Amino acid sequence: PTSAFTNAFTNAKAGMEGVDREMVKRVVHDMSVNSAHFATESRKEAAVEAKILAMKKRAASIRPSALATIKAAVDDRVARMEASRDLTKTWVHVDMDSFFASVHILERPELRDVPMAVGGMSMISTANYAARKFGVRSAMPGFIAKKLCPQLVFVDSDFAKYKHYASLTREVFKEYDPQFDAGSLDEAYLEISAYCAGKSMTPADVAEALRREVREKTKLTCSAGVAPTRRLAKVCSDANKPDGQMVIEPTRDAVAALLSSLPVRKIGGVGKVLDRTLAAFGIATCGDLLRERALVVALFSEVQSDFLLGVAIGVGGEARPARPPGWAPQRKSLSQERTFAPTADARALAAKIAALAEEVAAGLARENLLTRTVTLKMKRADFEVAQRQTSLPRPTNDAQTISDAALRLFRGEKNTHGSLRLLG
DNA sequence: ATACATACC
DNA sequence: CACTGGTATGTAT
Repeated sequence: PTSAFTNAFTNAKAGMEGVDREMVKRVVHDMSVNSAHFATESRKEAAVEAKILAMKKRAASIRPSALATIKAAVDDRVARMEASRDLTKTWVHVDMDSFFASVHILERPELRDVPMAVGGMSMISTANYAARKFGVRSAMPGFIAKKLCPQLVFVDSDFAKYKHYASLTREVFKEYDPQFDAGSLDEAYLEISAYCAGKSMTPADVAEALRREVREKTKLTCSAGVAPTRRLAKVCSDANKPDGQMVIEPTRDAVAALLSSLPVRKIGGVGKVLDRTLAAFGIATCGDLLRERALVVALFSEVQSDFLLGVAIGVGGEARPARPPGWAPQRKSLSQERTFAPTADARALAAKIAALAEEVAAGLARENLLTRTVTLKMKRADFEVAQRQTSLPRPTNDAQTISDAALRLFRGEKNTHGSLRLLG
């Protein structure tokens, strides 16, 4: 049978309406099926299936009486969450439309109407809408994209450019919410209730104005979602892409109406694995999640069931993260990794490790940081990943110290690593 | 503290 | 021919 991961590139995505999903699925499968990558993905897939099977056994062993007890407790939890529901905040999630691709089009307008992707034969990061019509999309290997669309043009990424345009968008965001939260180069969360009140504008009008201003300042389009929580705002920004917006009215009923049929996979934080796990229990939508809340609590950890119950009723992510004055984002890790033609040459691999250590050390120095832990990441030629970590006696940003630590980890693996395709 | 998996863009 | 790179976080041990 076709492994489910080969469906990864056929999910509905903005600009992919009308794509022959079966054809795309077949091409992706045919291009991959004999690869080492496919074999490893299939093995991981099997591990997920095994985990799901174990969960199903556990679910089957739950006595109806136990489930009834859980149900009462869950309803109590849901009631408490419900009591904490806050509909007074107005969150906007702004998401630039195919950002990287659009930036290149800005400087080379002729690329607008030819299928184009940022990246290369190995991997593409974004595709323009002309390419999406062929089923080409983010995170698809370029050689598969090229099979789907032989006339596809590749453009090299240019992060300096993206950062420039991102800073222009942020100038705009700042006007609407000085404390806006930039998730990445191409998106941000803004809380605009104060702005709306101050200007006597509706959230929908503010979102329109913001998008117009972004377009004027950058010549790029974006989409926006407006909702009482960040989580829901993000769902909405995706709903009318490109160059569109969607508003959820800040009422319990409006939220419930949207959630009742919303696929759980649309929620940020629900990825492929959680989606499939839930699907195994007949849970496809947030409505299903609410209906099966007792089962969810019985099967998932406290952290996950808290998250999932919040998802089910649309509560969570309404408060601005508490940040003391002068707060600046603190990175928790800094890394460099590189893929290369697979090799088992220990000297060549050691040289790569030393070079990566140099880069990491330079990064630490640039940001005035020290590290106490060093992690070596190895991906074998067959795509199996292994990580080895060590703690240093004291914090450092010295390239030699980091390199030595990584090389010790590497030598400790000597008998097992064989041929590698990536080091980090 | 360590290893690995998952998720996001 | 060819399946990324960077960061955060959850889970298990």
